[in-house]
Amino acid sequence: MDGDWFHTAVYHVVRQIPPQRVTSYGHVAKLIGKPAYSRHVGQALKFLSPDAHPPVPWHRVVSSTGAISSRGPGTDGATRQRDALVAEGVDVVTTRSGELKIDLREYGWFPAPGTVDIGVERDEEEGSGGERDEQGAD
DNA sequence: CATATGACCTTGG
DNA sequence: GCCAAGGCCATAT
Repeated sequence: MDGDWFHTAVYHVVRQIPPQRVTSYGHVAKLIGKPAYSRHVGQALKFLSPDAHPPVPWHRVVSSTGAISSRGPGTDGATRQRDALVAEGVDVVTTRSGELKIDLREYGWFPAPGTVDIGVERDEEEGSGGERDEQGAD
């Protein structure tokens, strides 16, 4: 099943997200070579449990705008994510719309595809190596 | 088989 | 900055 490696790739990438940094579903999808699978990245994260070993910092994944999806009122998912991010030292702000948002300008982690290990064999193998930090975009 | 939905993204007004 | 529309792929009904 291809879906299997998809989950593996998502977990592997999410685990590589450094502390005090956040990325977006779409970027994770891009990193694994499936830019159109942004929605499925969320599905994969929903699939795993808080007791997963090794643990996956799913809370470091937000939407491209840096906002945390509501996932419906009354759900503690968003609140839990905010709490986890704040515990990491990330500054989460609340917009007038009542949405939790993060300053991607500071905490955004968006490395170029191919510069991170997705933990699976891709059709095209890169020369491996070539790690460079992303742009500061200051 | 057709429709609706989802931890979404991008573009345009 | 926010709201609306179109696109994307898989799963559920």
